[in-house]
Amino acid sequence: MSELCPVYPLVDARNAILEAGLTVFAADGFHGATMREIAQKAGVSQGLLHHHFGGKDGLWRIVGERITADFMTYMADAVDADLPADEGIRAMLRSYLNYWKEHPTAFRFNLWRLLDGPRSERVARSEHIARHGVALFQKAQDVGFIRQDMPPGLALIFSGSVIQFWLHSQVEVRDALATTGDDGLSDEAFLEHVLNLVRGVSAPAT
Amino acid sequence: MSELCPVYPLVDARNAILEAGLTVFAADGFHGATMREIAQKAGVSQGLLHHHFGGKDGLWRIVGERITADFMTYMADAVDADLPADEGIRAMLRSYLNYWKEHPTAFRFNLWRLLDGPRSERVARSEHIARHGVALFQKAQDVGFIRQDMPPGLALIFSGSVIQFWLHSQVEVRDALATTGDDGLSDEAFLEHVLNLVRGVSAPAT
DNA sequence: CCACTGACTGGTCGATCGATCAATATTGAC
DNA sequence: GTCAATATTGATCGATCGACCAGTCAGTGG
Repeated sequence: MSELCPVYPLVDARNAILEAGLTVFAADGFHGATMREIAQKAGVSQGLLHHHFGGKDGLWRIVGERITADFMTYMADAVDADLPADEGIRAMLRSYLNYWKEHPTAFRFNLWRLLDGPRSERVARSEHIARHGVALFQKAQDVGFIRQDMPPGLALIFSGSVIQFWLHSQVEVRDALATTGDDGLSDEAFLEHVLNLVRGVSAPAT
Repeated sequence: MSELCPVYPLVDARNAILEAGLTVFAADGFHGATMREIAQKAGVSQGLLHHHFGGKDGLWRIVGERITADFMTYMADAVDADLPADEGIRAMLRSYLNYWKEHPTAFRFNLWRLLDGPRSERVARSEHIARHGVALFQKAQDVGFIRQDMPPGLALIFSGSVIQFWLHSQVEVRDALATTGDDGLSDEAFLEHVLNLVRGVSAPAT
């Protein structure tokens, strides 16, 4: 039997299904994906998907909950609350960028979740992230690290949105930069620009 | 016959199909939409869709080209090239925000286009917009209206991405703002924040 | 008047979808 | 070792999808 069931010792078929589900869902979206392809990629029969997850909707939901939880854990571990505010913000934005950079499938799945999905489930990532993130920006504002002329929540949103755009539209970014002869930007250089943006330094020239 | 064909004098069935296609595609995406629903919403038979557009792929493509062209025309008309750089940028960002605000269906279709679609067609909106937009930001930078510490193309991308996020995630924005007691933001107030962002004023407090 | 073209309809085809279920294999408790 | 519970399969169901096509009708030029 060793060559028939070598990789997944029995109950790990569940994990194989979840991973295959993430892959296929991320590639084709909810309506574009098929249970047959997921089953084939996971190396199991199609019926097993229904046995474990109840159906396509359930599988989609569990896959989503899984990547959200993983992201939460990663961010909680990555950001040290005892850091000074400026270093804290830098660490948070860098972790945010790095995580999605290292998990492009999960990133794409989340893009799908914005539009597709069985019943547009309100993704609850706002709660945790918003609370801690805004608090961090608030502290940084208090100590004068970021600009004073906007609510800290707005500064957080601004940072997150440009990083998200950076992740899914590097082509357009490169196009826009190329028209003035500027070449590509490293992730680190980009992050510095984002930080400068919310810090508000660099007064206009004379 | 007047009550059988009152609205669309013959060839205008084509327009009815395109409008219904935009509506259904925007709501359900390419794979989620069905030719039957589009045909029903347009008030024509399903066969006519194939007759005019060759198939689902063709209809999706034409719908996309249509809204892109409309957006291009709108932006070209809205931005006066003779305006001083600061007013020009303000007018461009305001037009950008207003257009998508007034065309939520087209906006959602474009979100779908990021992910879905028959074969991920490279959307060519970069070309025109990037060229004129970057030039405008370059000019504004030369006269000292926007910050000097980043390429003008990057400033343009930053502005566009936060406006896009503002358009499709007002819920998350409100959540982030609410955690510090800040209430809702008007579009105008939001635009001012974006302008301040790329202007780089408001040095940190002591 | 006829011939021709294009718009348009209704019905239908094969393919494929998600779901289901009886049958079988495997596990774990005793 | 026994046996109930669970994991898994393979086959199949009805529904629905996009595509297709024969046929009708209106308009048009000769």
